[in-house]
Amino acid sequence: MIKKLSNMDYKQDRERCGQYIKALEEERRKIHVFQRELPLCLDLVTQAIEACKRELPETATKNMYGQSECSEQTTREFRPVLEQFLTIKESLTSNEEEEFDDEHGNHDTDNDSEDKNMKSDWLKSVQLWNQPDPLLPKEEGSQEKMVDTVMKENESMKREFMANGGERRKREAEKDGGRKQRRCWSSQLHRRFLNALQHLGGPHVATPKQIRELMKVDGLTNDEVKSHLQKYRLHTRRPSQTVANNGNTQTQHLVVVKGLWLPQSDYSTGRITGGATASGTTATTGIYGAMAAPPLPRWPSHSSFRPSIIVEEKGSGSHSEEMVVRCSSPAMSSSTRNHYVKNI
DNA sequence: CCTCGAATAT
DNA sequence: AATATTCGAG
Repeated sequence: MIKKLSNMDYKQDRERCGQYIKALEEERRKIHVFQRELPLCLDLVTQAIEACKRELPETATKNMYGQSECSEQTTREFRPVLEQFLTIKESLTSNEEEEFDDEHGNHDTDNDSEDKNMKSDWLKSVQLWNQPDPLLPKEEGSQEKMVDTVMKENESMKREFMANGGERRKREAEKDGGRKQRRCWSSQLHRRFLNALQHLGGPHVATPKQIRELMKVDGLTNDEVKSHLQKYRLHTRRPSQTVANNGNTQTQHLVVVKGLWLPQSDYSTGRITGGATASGTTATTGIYGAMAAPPLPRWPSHSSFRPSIIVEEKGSGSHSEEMVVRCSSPAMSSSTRNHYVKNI
C-alpha cells in the first residue's frame, strides 16, 4: 500500500520535473539574449536544468508538456529542485560581486572594442536607464528567495526590453517646461553608485563628479549624482535621535566599512541608537527604529538603498585593510569626515 | 566659471 | 519619499 503511494508520488514528481525542465529551458532561451548582462541568471537556470535532469535520469521526458504556462511559478511549488537551488545560492550570491567587478574592470579599462561595447552598451543603458516602472526588480531577496527574485528580474528585463524596443531615453531641454525628467535610480544604477562610493572611500569623501566618472554611466549627470548622494548621506548618517522610546536600549553596533555605515550584520536591522539620544520614534519611519528583529532585511523602506556593501580587498597589503570600526555613539558626522576614512 | 553641499522646490 | 533646482561658498 505504502509502496503504491510512494510510487505514485514518484511518478507525479517525475512528471512535474519534466514540465519544470521544459519551462526552464524555455526560460533560458529567453534569457539568453541577456547573457552578458545576466550571466548569473543564465547560469542559474542552466544549473537548475542540469540539476533537475540529474534528478530523473532515465525517463527524462515523456509526458505532457502542453502546459508550459508554468514558468516562474513552478519555482515555488517545486521542492526538490528548490533545494538544489538553495545549495548553490551562496556561491551565486558571492558571484555577484565578481560580476560587478568584472563589469567595472571592463569599463574602467575603457575598452573601446566597438562590437563588444555597442551591444552591451545600449543594453546597459536600457537596464540602467529605463524606468523600472512598475516592476522594478525588488533586488535580491537576501535569502532563499534569491532564485525567485532572479527569475523575476529576468521577467522585468524582458519586458523592459520589449517595452521600448531599444529606445533611449531622451532628456535634453526639449523646450518643455525645462524641468528635467526624473532620473530613476534603479537598483543597478544604485549598485554602481555604491561601488563607486567604495572605490572613492565612502560617501563623505566621494564627490559627485568623481562618482559619476567612476560609474561610467552614459548620460548620468553630476547633478543627478549629487542629488542622490545627498539623499544617501542623509539616510546613511546616524539616524540617531528618533527611535528610543520603547525598550530599544540595545546598543546598535554600527560598522564602518571603508567609509560605509552599516549595521552590524544585516542592514536595516533598524538603526537604533543606544543610550544617548532618545525620544520618540520619529518620522524616520518605523522602518528604521521599531524593528530590531529579524524581518526587514531591506534598506530604508522599499526602494534601492540596500546594503550591498562589498568589502573589497585590493591587492592585499597595499593600503588600508578592512578597517572595521565599531561605534555605538552617534556624533561623528559630516565634519568628522576624512579622518576616519583616510588610512587606518 | 566650475564643483560642492545644504536648503528648497516639485 | 525621491528627485530636481537653487543658492552661497570655495
